[in-house]
Amino acid sequence: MHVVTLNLNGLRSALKKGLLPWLEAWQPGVALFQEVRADPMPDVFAELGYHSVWHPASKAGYSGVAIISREPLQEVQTGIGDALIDDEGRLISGVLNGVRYASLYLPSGSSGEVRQEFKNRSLPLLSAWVARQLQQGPLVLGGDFNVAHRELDIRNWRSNQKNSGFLPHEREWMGELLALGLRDSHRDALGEQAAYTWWSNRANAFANDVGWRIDYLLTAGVTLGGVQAHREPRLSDHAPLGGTMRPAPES
Amino acid sequence: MHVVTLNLNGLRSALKKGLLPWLEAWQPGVALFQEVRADPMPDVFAELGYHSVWHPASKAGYSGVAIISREPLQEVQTGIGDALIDDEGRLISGVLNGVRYASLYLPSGSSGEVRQEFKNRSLPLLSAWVARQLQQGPLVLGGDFNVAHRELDIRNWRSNQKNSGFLPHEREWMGELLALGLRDSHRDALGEQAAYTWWSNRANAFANDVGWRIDYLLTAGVTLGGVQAHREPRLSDHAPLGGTMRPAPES
DNA sequence: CATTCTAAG
DNA sequence: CTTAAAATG
Repeated sequence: MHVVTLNLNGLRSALKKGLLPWLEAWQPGVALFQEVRADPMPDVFAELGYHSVWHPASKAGYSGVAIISREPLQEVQTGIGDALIDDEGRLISGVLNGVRYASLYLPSGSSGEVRQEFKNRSLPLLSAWVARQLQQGPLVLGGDFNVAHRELDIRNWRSNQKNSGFLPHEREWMGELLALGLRDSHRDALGEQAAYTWWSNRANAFANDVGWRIDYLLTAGVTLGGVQAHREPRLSDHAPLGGTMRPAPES
Repeated sequence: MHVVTLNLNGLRSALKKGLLPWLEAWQPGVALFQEVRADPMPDVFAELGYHSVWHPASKAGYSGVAIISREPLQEVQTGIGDALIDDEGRLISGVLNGVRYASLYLPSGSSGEVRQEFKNRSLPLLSAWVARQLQQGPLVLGGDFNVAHRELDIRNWRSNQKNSGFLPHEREWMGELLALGLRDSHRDALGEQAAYTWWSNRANAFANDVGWRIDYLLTAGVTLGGVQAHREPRLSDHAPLGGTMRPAPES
């Protein structure tokens, strides 16, 4: 079964750019979406045979996550346990065949101090949520983390050391999150190669591959193989990141 | 010399739709613009050999009038003498060869009571301004009046009798304005034929020619002949309305 | 630079 | 329905 994650930067925009044909070609069993920026549109995906669950922000046209799946998800949960953060529609998850699939959209801090502090506050809450899930069973946590982990996860790491998304404490947080017992399945597939999942719309960042790896598919108790970021088709400013479920190791 | 009036519904939008090629084809000596919705862009017109005068609203992206002319205008005036109305950039005028050319954008009342009252308040102020000008010399007053004068000036007059733009007091005001001594040059050219200058963007109003004649070229002490509303090209939701200056009658 | 929402028409 | 701006990323 294929699993993909994609920051849509607006569901309606992604639909215009060919989201549905791409889904039909890829046939993921589970797709994790972030930045839906629209009211739930279950019908659009039902026509393709997908169930869907949605966690929009209270503010129209802003943020919002969703998961579509071939089989209906069980035990759906929304939010990470903080009223202010959960108001923004940043986490939704549900269980399929004993595995919890979660779609996460961590706040961006790039618009200023207030949002960076909001992001900072959300980091330990997300870690705590993950730690709890790890005690429940296998987890596939995918989404837009708005954090590049290592130097090779960003094209110009030196010039970005003071920019949100590559701040030392954010990178450390990412390491601590993985240390809870998660595999970075994209990095596992890449080895020490560089690969990005997001390119700014400004300048010619995409054409010049001046990107950041800020979208992840993290796994625990289960394995995603062959994870790749797809530069084409260009459905948003993020690349779809997808891989294939492998049988859980006997551990 | 050709004179045209056009509600641009956004100068940048009209530029995209071919305003400049249309000007080069038409070669008006004077063009009266309304709903500029942009900061003054004199350079764009200077490249075509036009002088320009501008009266933007204080609120960015809203309203605003301008005049471009082959020869520079003299005695440029802005506003109709009411601080609140003049804040919205609704009248500018200047003199060329002894004739004052004025570009007028009367408020729309279609968005609600507050704006209708604002419109109502602007009507006598405009009449008073016109009366004053008529004592000074010849006048060409063009623009978007947001009022259809007679039943034949609107496709569905019966169903619009309670709608802003065809309210009895607005139509009476239009009659009184003309009675000050202005010719409705477009009507003069039309006889009793119907012809519209604006079509709603909704439904298929343009294709079905469900329009309103709310843009005018009114003259005093001078004559505009062959005035027509041009359905093509479609530079905005209004049609360009243009005619040719004739020698003043000996009176 | 791109998206969506809003105000306005 | 369309425009432009504002907020956000």
